[in-house]
Amino acid sequence: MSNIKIYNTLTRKKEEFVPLEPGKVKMYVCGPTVYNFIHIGNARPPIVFDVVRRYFMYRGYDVTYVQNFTDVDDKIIKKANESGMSVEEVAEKFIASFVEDVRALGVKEADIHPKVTEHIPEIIFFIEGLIEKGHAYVAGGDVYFRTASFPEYGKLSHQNIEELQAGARIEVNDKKENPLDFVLWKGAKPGEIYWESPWGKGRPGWHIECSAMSHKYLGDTFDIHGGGHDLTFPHHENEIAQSECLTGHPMAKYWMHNGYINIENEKMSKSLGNFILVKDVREKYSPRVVRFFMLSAHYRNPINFSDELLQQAANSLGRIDTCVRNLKHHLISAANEVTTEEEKQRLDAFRKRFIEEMNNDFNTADAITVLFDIVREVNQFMAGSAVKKELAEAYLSLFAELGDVLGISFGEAEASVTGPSDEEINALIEERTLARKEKNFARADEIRNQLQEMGIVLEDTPQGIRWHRK
RNA sequence: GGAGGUAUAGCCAAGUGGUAAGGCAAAGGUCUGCAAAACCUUUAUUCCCCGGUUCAAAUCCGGGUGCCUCCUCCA
Repeated sequence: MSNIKIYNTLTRKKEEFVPLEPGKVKMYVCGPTVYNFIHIGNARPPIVFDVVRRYFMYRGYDVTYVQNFTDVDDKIIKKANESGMSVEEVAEKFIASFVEDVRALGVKEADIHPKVTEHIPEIIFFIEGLIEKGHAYVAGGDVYFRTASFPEYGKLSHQNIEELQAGARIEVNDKKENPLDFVLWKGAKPGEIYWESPWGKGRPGWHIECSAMSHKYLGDTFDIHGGGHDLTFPHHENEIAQSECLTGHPMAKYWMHNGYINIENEKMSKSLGNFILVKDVREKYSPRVVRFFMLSAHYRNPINFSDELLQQAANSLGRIDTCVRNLKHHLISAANEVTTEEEKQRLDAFRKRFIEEMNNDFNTADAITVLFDIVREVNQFMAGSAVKKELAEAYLSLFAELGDVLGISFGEAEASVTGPSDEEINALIEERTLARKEKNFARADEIRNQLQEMGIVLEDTPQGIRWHRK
């Protein structure tokens, strides 16, 4: 069997994953700046890297997963001023909504969720170190990183300093030695939230937090650093500059970046205003569908977001759910026959294929294809003679096993918020069964239609009547 | 201007040198009291265009074209 391969932005190549420490994976994924509800595009990294994490765990790795919360920054301050809330209140509110949205989408909580405001001493210490080494300078009440002091600047985004300088926007900020320099510590304006520092009252710049916090929890070098594609430059580039200048070691071994979610082929973004909030999508579609939709394309490719595509995803997922439900239903009348060696091998081959696909840079699209192949296999033997209990159970647990890697539980009935109770349904089904016995098909169909209108789908099968909520 | 990505059936989407996966949608058939679900069959002689390399290319190379992203806060 092959090993896990990861596309590394740093080398622009797919590389075999070799952990820094055998059996362990340390990963850091940039989390949200909490000043608003998250949109569906913001939900992609949490889901993508959740699957990465789950897959490593599935393959027996001990994973440490860190995702930060940026809980102080210009946009949060702006939001606070607009809304009359304090910075803390804004942050608290949107951390809570982020956690709620992302949890609904099946994302496991990170092992550590560091917040900027709880790591000010570490950040100050980090900046002091950079100043001492000549990589940063104080200007006014601010501290800036001296990009010219890091010859490798640009290695992640594969641009050299001259090119970047040529493209850099002309800034009004004359405190900087160089337009590419970026702020590490921002002096506070009157009335703004601040912390005391050797350079006066102020707050951390955006990039420094990830360097300081990842260093605290994961060390000089860790295995994987992930985030959205747009963070490659300048955010991750700057993190590399800060961290590597201070420690003298590579910050992370593998840099992973997910593609965007687009609307009409254009990046969904807060600034463009073409975004759809996760909390709104959740009212319309099951979070399972949203997650399945995201995983049906490779994580590095952009995906368009539309009702039509989500509906397609819902239908696709429905095929797997139906299969699993039907399999459970068949268990009732399953035969107690022993599974043959060949049957065991066929089942095991599916698992191996799934692993192979996931090994290939977490190709969830191909992994899902394997699930559909399992569905066909299972449907075929369900259509044939009596289902073997042991084999059916083995496939059910395979669905659960692979579903757990993707973070989707298959065969689940969608939660019924409204609709009739089980008792009501069963009473109607009983009445219909009687009608059918008396060949009163008109009445039988009437009841079936009635149930249909209540969102209940009836199916007559050789194993008896089964029903599910639509 | 610089750096990348992408272009595969009605729609979505894998495939990165060996002769086009899978899903959705559609059509026909089987099963069924009728349905549902399922199964079987059909749906790209061809992978944006033009050249080249090769016994062999959707896959490699060169040149175009379209769309997207980054170079500025953005997942």
